[in-house]
Amino acid sequence: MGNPRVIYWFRTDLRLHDSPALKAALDLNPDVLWPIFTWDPHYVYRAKGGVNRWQYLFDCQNDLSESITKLNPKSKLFVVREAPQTVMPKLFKAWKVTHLVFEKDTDSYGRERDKVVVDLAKKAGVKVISPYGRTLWDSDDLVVQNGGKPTMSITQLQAAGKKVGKIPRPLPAPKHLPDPGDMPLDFGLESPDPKPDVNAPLRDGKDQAYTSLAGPKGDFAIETLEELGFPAATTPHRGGETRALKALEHIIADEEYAATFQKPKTSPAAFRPQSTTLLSPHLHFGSLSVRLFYWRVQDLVDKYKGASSPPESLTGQLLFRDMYFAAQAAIGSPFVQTLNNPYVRFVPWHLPSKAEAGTETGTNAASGAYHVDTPQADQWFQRWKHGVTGFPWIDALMRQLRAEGWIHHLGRHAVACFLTRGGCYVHWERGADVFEELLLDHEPACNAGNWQWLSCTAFFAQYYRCYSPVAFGQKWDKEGALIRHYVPELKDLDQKYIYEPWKAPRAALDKAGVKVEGDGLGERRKGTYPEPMLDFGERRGVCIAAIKTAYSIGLHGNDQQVKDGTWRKLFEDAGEAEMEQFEGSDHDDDGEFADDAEQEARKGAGKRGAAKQGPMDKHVKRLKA
DNA sequence: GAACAGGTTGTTGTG
DNA sequence: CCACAACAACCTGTT
Repeated sequence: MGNPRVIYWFRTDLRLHDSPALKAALDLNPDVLWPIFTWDPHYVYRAKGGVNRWQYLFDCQNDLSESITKLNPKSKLFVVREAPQTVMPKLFKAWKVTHLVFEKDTDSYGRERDKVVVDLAKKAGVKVISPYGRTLWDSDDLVVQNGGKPTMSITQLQAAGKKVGKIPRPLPAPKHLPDPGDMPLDFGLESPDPKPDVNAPLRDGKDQAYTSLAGPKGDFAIETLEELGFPAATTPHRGGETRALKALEHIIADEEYAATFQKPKTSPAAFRPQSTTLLSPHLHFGSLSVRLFYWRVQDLVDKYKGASSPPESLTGQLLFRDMYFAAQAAIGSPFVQTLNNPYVRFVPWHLPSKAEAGTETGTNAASGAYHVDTPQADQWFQRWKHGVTGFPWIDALMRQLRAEGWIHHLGRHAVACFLTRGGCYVHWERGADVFEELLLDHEPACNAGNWQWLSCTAFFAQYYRCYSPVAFGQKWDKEGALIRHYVPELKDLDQKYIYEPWKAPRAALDKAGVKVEGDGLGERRKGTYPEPMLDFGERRGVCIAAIKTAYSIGLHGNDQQVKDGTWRKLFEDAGEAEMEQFEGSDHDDDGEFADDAEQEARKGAGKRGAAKQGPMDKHVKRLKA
């Protein structure tokens, strides 16, 4: 019956350049090829995604669609508004499809979804082709070459990569595309259940994502923020392959920058322009191929005298990305959480995920639901999340993240360390939840892996190396330009106090027109900036001691004690005072949450007793009951 | 098995 | 300006 009739299913490979999957589709020499995108309720309702990232997705889709139309005026990106798991079999039949081609996915939801679709295709007699294209090497191949184990260090990744083989050279974009075939939709729309909708709080209008299969005009149009009920985006960063390629060429054109790049020497305080490439969102949406990026840099490095090398170099950054992908490929869905993850250390952080709060039921932390073990920790978390911690460096970064969807990698280090092991002792999964919502470049594997790294629960263990919310920023930005821009209430404060406004004398504050008062939550008075929410020096000591205890106990996410809650006894016996408190638990017998001073007294002369004697209660105030 | 080196990206103080 | 040690000390991999 003639030549192949191919659906090319675009997902997170929104590009025409260097797409092995698209090449595979065209190599079939198809009669017809439908470039489609399916609207997935998982991302609309179940996964957190901020407005900025949705805008970026639509940028990518619109740019891709225009590029397709340039190759073939009859074609474009056709958006089908139904879940792939239900709509694909209907399309196979109605469009008489012979082949389905897509780029192999990397995250665990995507892989599970694809397994379902592949099975449906098999049943319908549709051949599936899905080469990898999102990473330097196929993550599954890396795992095999790493002995079936997750790549937990850059040396392991490099060794495994060497065994897998040379990173493929980028492929050119196609010069022409076949016509799309007819697209009859002689079947009903299966609307998803919009509840639970984790993005509901972000919507200020009516959600109309799934009103009809081919969109409101029946033309398979790309969606808009309005149709999702979202307000306007706030980020200046915009997506699309055209922009991505231009940005890459701009970076390569500065040969010294690209060839001698050393990540630890780039400033987290730089903005407009930032000190790193800002290409990560393009990698996330696939509007830039990672191998195209790699080889453009590597070819330059090969001819450049005095180039930097991995892991600090530009290509080294891409190796870390592959390391996280391959770790996730080996561990599977528990990779993004503590529970059931054999490679993540168990630490009894505050605000644990609901699934982790002492039962063995529940397998993932993706819902974002968490147990408020102490109101104090939740207040710290809320203040961190909204950029009102009272530490200007932290607040500037968190506000930049919220408004723009991107902050420098070392800025992410600073805020992540502060939330977890370097201040608040709040669970890294809470921080990962916030990054998941706000980052344009959010990648489940990289996000989880980096949070594990920074919280010293996997990949990295030197927990005594702690970022100061004051000194680290000062090292890069003495004048506090980043703070002045993102925390405008402090913009006129003397450089001497810009990182520590609580130390400023009244005259300096008056001169700058700012008062240091309040906790920053709720309605904030104009011309005020909040008081610091904790004493960093004290908290640093408390956290290091608590993590030392957790290390010595040595539990991991898959240990029985972690699943059944008996870990608690081990930590009590070790005299751990910072651990989670639960209503009705032994540590909470009066029905109220114990404050730290009380816990300290209870703990008695534990092995860390002497070091922690002193003014904890002065710094960590009890909230009103 | 002990010793040691290395780990992209800490801070503070000294010389 | 830099280098280096102390801080209190983790892990993994190699010899």
